[in-house]
Amino acid sequence: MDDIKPNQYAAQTPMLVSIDCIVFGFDGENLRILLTKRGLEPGKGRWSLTGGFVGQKEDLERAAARVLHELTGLKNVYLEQLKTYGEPLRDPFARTICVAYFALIDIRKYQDQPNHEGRAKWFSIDEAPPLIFDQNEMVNEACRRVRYKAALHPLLFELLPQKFTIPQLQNLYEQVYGTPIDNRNFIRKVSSTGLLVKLQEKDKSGSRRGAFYFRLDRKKYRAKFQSFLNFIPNPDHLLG
Amino acid sequence: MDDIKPNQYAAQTPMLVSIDCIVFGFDGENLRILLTKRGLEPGKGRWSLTGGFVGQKEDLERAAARVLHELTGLKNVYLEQLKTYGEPLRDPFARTICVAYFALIDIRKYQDQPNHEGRAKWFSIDEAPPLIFDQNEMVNEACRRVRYKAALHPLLFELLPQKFTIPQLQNLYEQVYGTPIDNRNFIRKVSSTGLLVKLQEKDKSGSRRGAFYFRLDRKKYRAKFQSFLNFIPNPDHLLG
DNA sequence: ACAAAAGTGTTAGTTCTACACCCATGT
DNA sequence: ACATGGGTGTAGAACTAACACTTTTGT
Repeated sequence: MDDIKPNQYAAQTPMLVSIDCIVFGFDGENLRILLTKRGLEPGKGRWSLTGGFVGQKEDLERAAARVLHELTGLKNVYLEQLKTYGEPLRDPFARTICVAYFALIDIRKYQDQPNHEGRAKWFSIDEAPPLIFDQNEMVNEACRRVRYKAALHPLLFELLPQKFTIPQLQNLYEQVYGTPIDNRNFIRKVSSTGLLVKLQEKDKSGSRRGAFYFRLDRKKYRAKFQSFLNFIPNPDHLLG
Repeated sequence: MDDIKPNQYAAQTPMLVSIDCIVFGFDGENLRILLTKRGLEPGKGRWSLTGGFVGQKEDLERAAARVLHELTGLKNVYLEQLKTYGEPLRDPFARTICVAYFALIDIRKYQDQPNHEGRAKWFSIDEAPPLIFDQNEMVNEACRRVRYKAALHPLLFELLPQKFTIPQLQNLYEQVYGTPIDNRNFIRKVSSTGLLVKLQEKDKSGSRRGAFYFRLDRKKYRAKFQSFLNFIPNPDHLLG
């Protein structure tokens, strides 16, 4: 096949292409990211995002899903391409182009996987350790993207279990934006979207009265995901 | 250096990494993109985006700026990373990962460049020809991104000359969103942003009365770029 | 009965939107 | 004087934000 390649192709230096995945979870208290202690050089023993190389016949999206699955055991989770990083010296060992993805998962579905046995750990965003290469930049960018997108679209539901209460949802928003939200206005806004279906059951763990569980109306969720819903008042100043 | 590379690195197949650039311009009538007739195989003679390979010691952003400069002769223009495409068979000649960028330029500053002599042409978005590989998908994605972003942020000013009138600006928005806009409400909205500085001079080409020229207040523009300005009423249904 | 969280109601202020109307000027 | 696009004004509707109050229930 080489002989029919045009000159411009043959003259290029190929590069390695990798995937890094920023995995977000919410434990009810804090927004967290999943990091792993790196098992290989360079940076062995330091904390890092989970990544991997793109296979020879593998699509980028599929590679990201594979990496995520190997780490968490999960499939069919929210996964979005964030940005591609290509500083010539970002990886000191070889010229590597890195396509960063971020994922939002229900933290309760996560299970430590055999191949990462105990090397993976959830960190609160604020307390995340320094990461290798340019990964801190990736995490910052991912946080900004999540904040931006979630201010307009019902993104954060991806972090909650199937059943959740409105106070839980509100707490999630408050954590993500680091700001208190008026519960009365929040309830009204959320209800007015029509995305939620009220269940009979109550969660009594948070109060004596208990809070009703809701679930997402998946159909309306898909239909309205692109709409501008404005969950957050005055988001301008909160997006950093 | 090879001998100190960890095994996982050595085992990977490197790939080619290219840049494609979707260049937008506005001629006062239509939103247009700049395409070139391809000079090399594969796809020689067909229309395509302008692209190039990423140099061995070249940053992605810099590579995009270089490609754009070689095509248009312009520097310091609005350039944003769009998305990275990596379908294994997207380029039939070699496994090539493509990082797509889009650019917004003042079409009047564009000059046909010697190295593209006559091979470049502006196409109205609707009348763009089929492109090679997955480039039509890239163009669609770029259009969606521009529409999305411009609905919230003062992005489209990048397409206008330094001096412009409000009717010109309104026409640009109408073209981009394919919908008529009430001129009275539009003027109020634009004025209320405080981004514009009114000049003494008038443009008499469009009417007897003439329309005042404005220029951007660059400082406020930078400061407010991230704010949600909502130039477009009910953008939800217009974003496709 | 009381504490503490869940949830409903109210109201003033702002922003939107759909209009009608006046302005400036070359012919 | 008049046609044509440029620009200002206005009023009702819709939305927002700030706040007071009622409900539920385990102790």
